Amino acid sequence: MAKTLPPPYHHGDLRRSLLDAARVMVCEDGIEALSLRKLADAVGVSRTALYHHFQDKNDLLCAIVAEGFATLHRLMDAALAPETGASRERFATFVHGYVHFATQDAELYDLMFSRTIWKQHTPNDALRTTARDCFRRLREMVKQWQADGIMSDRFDPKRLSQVTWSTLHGLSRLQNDGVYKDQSGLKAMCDCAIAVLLNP
Amino acid sequence: MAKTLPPPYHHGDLRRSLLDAARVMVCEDGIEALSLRKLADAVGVSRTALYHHFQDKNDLLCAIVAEGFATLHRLMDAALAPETGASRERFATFVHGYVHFATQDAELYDLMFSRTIWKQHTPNDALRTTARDCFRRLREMVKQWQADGIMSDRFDPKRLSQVTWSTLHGLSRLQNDGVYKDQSGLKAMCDCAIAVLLNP
DNA sequence: AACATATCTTGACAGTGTCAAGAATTGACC
DNA sequence: GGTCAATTCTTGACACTGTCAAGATATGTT
Repeated sequence: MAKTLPPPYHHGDLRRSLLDAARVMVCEDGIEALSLRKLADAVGVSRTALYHHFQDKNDLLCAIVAEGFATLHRLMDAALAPETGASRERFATFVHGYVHFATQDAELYDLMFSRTIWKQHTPNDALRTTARDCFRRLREMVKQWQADGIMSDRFDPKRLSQVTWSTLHGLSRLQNDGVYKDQSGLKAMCDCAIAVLLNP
Repeated sequence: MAKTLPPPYHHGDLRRSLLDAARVMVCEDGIEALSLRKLADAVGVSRTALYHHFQDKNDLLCAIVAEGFATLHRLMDAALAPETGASRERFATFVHGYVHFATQDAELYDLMFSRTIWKQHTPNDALRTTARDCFRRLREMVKQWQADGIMSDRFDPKRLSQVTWSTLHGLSRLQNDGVYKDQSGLKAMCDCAIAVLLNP
């Protein structure tokens, strides 16, 4: 009969395991609940093993956030694929998709834009570019929507894309922070935002 | 010659002093830098003296935030006073004022809408009502602007005010979180937001 | 003067992130 | 295989955090 083997000294892919476990913990109980020691326990490793794969706690958070932005980028690509319908509807699905993403993984989205990441320490360069790609993608699309005539071309596309993003971001944040107490009005708010941002 | 008196056992108005010192510390270095022990040192009092005036750290933060919402409320009243000009311009000054307030005391604004306050623990009842009054004020004004004809009356005033708030909030947040790296484009973004939200 | 109450202090505890030093494992080169 | 260096992981320790319990000190009331 086989005894349960002691865990091998070298964890197979500790970096990956830490990242996954940390994301789960963040999504379940928020950033505040993520302690490096609990994380190490969950993965079955010593308190400081983490420091051979991440510079410090912030570095770990940056890695999680970078993956968040990567999925957001994929989501945008999917919602904005030109073969999925008329541009008005594509914008609508994009808005609903963005807010859905932001409010479903609320804790992750909060972390993605948390002050801890972007100001307290300097974020990873990898993270910076990933996030910037996301916004560039949106600006492209705004130009396209202006060309399609569904968005007003009175505005500088850069400014208009910033305002668009701000609206979605603010909507998601107010929801996630618990300022709006229920989730029922979210779709109606999105629809109103869409109507405001598009030409009548 | 008068010796420097030892500090009196009873601090005159410790609650007030703690509140002020804490706000200063938050505004200077952010929430993360606010430790109850440093705060106590700054005020010249023991570590735990605070607990006779606030239930815990969160309670202290709630009190700071409540005062923040109070000044925001006053700011709105001032910007929206009917005798200060035509409604279009009043809306513009309101927007610029809001974003100015949010980005000037960036750390305070962040705290006002931080997850720590609104979700992690239940916020003070006093805070809840103060914040709600702020939003109610905005909704009143949106109705007024719709009546004045500068905002579209196609939308439910409740939804439209939520979208308006979201836009300003998102704009301020993205700025404060350091996603927009410089402060120069802020006014242009505000102007664009104003144009988007108002009838042409 | 005596007592109750509000206020403040010291001591302690469990928890945190992180550094230093050492042990265990792996891989490369001879 | 044997030797050496590098990578990976562990234990011990440190300063720091928020908060509780118990005691000291001042104020207010009767």
